[in-house]
Amino acid sequence: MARKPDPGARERILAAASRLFFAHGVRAVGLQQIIDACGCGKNVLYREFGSKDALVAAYLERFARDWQIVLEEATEAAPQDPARQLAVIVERVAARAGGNGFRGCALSNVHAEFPDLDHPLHRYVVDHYAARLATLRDIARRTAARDPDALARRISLIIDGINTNAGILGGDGSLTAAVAFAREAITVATAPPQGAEGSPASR
Amino acid sequence: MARKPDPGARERILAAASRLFFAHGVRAVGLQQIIDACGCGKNVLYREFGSKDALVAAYLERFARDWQIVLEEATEAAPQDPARQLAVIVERVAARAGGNGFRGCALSNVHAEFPDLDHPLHRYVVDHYAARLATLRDIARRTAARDPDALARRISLIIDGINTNAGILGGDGSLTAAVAFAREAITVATAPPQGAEGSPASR
DNA sequence: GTCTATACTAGGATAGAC
DNA sequence: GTCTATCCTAGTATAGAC
Repeated sequence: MARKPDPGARERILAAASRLFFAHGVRAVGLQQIIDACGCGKNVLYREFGSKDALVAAYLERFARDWQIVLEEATEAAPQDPARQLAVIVERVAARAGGNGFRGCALSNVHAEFPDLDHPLHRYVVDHYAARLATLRDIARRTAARDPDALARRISLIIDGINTNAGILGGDGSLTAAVAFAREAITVATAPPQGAEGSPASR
Repeated sequence: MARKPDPGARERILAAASRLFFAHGVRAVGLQQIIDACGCGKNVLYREFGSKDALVAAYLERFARDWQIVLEEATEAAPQDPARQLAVIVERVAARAGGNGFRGCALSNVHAEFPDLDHPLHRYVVDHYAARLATLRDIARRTAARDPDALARRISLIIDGINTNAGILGGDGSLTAAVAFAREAITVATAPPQGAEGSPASR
């Protein structure tokens, strides 16, 4: 009469925890709430995840994978056109920020909740953002941009601006503005230097 | 031998609380820590601020006033040039984000720590951001921009991008990139429509 | 043997009384 | 300024159902 080992327990716990963490914040959600929400025993939670921090880390990894999906979508959308890939990345980020219950980037939210520099969750977020910038720089280098680093940083700024701004004010008008902004920035950065035309560097 | 009522108590408490809140997050800091840091009694704290939420609200107001100072600095720097005012605003925001212990915008950090929509602190942050956008729109309307709303949203995106990005990765390269980005965006948005030139709306 | 559910510890939180 | 009340937290251990 041994009960089934329930291989889906980990996923159920993580799903319930992710929903609660994102909606109410990590610190505001207790383990008891998660247990009540997913109907499992505390025993199983501590077997699957050794601690609350480990559970939060798994929650963050889930969102980090979402970023990987955005990158893959962009690569598929324009395999030979890195400039277009950058635009698609911003479009996808904006689309994700347009949902009704959107509350900003889960990674940066956790960063705000754990400001201590040596906290593992804090470091995880910093590493993710550093890797994100590096990836954008790699893509920007394959474009015709004269200054790929500056272009990558501009795309980063727009992405973070989308997540923060739409997370607070909602994504009514800022999302379309952000996408158009990114497209123009990419166009300007990768435009061939046409002599006497009003170039951005003329300031 | 009655001890003096110490009229500076409120300011001392708020200063100590602000430092701790910004460094470690609002939820992570207990009232006992604040009391220990400022050396006052708990009764004084509860006389000056009725609750922790009220203390946090005062902390947020302090940062909201900092935004007002940025606006005043911009107005003084170029009273007759709203386009330049927008650039100065971004410069000032970037300068504030360049400090060594910078941890992002205190307002949006609190927003991340209190995601519940009906929480007073959450609402305070939303209202502040809405007012900020409205102010930027007012300034943008006084420029020659064809689409002042879009320009205001772009400046908003850059400001939020600065705060989030520099708060996580530090302000090494993204700050100069952000300032240049804003200057170009303002220049492009307020440039007279010169017929056949590559205008941003040509996409 | 594995599950859910509960009891328990030790600590820290806000808040208020004195 | 100290001391107390009440509550909630993470984490562990135990009890009982299947």
